[in-house]
Amino acid sequence: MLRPGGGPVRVLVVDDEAPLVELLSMALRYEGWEVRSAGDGAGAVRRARDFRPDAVVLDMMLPDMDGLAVLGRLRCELPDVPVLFLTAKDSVEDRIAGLTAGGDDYVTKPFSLEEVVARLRGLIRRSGTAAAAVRDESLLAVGDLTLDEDSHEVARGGEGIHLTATEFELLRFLMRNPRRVLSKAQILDRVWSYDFGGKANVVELYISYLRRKIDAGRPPMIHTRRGAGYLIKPGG
Amino acid sequence: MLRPGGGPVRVLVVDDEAPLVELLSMALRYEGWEVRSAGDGAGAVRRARDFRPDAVVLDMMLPDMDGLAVLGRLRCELPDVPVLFLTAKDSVEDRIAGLTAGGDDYVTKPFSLEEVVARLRGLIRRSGTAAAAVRDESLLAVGDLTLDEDSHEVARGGEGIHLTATEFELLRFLMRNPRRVLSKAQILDRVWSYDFGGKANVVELYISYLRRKIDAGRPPMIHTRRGAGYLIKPGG
DNA sequence: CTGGTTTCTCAGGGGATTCACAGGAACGGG
DNA sequence: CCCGTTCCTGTGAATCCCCTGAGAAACCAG
Repeated sequence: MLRPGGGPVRVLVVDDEAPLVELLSMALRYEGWEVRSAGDGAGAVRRARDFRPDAVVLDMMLPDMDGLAVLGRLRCELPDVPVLFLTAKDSVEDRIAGLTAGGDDYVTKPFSLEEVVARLRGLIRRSGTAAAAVRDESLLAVGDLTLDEDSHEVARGGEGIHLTATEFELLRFLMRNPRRVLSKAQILDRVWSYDFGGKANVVELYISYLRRKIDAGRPPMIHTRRGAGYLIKPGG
Repeated sequence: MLRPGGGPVRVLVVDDEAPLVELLSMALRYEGWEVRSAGDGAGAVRRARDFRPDAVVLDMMLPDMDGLAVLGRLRCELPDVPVLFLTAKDSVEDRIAGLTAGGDDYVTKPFSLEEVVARLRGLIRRSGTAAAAVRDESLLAVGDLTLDEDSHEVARGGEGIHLTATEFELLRFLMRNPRRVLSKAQILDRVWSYDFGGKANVVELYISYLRRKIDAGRPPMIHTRRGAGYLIKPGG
């Protein structure tokens, strides 16, 4: 996960909602990346100049400038840096249209951290700038279980398995953290949107779904640590 | 995708509408090419002199000079460089028609990125200058499905299939990204014109059309990933 | 101008997905 | 061994997403 130069991947987060910046920063630092943030367009451009990030997370709704204007200024400083846009659900069609085509990407608010991290990882992998740093293939593997982040294909022992969108996200999170206990709260924070208002036992439910599809008959890979959470690990 | 000399293909984008330059630059960089831009004719000539592009994307409507004048000056600097003209729909197509005879090409605004990239690729391939750099055949193949980007011919299992323009562009985009889930937003951005204001369910509609023509009876190659997007892949 | 083709909107329907609820099973401490 | 807690999972309802037919509008060729 290191850049060619040697240091960690650098990400600049630009959003005016402080709690959101906080949330994102923590999640990205958890990935081992170096994070700086800015609360408005002017600050973003300033930060970009000296921080030289490998990727930018940019809210399209900033107090001082239009999102496109910020983007323009950023491109002056960093012509090739990939940008992940954050946007309200209903504004997608108008303003983002076209932008993602260049290789940039976007997620709509409210998003799940898992999704932001996954997209950012994809952007960086494809951008070439710090590509060598994230040259994990798009294929995750734990034991005989594999998950392809590009094709969204999952297989155990060569046999394909169909997962729904939520099941897929949950499994991806587990497989990104093999042999590590993840609490239900962590999972909820990470896989479900940050404004999810439902009951916490959806996690139990979806773990149950996953087991039925992934562990069916075979030696189980998804384990419960009572009172702590769940973890995935191969074999014994 | 590298030039004979060694570096990436170099493209100069000339247009006075900043957002459009932005859009194009991103899309072309995403192709792995090196991009410089200019906002008027004078700038274009200056840039061409020291950047020495392998191809030029030139808006015919510039503030300071007539498109033809710019073309003339460009030819002084770069006698053999191929040019892709951008022109308004209603503008005189006769004048352009003569120009394209020389090996150049044009697209009308509003265009789709998929089309611009494809034409540019064709121009460069045919120009010889950086031809070796783009020697991907013009023939795409996924399983027994083939698509020729030059002749626009599509066939499955040897049997020819007639597609409309939009269907063709959509299929080309899918086939350029085989085994990869493409979201409806990504598809819209890339295949439809940048100013398309319609609903995202045209994508569903055209996927439906494509399936009818391509998957009819045979084992399906176009797959839906509910909640994620579509992908094309051969066989199983 | 006319008829055919192509693009796109709209709306209905069907099936997949998500989630709450609740009863039962498993666990662990005393 | 008993009991409270935690976890598992069947059921069912609401919702969402996707597919497709029908037809209007735009476009094109003759």
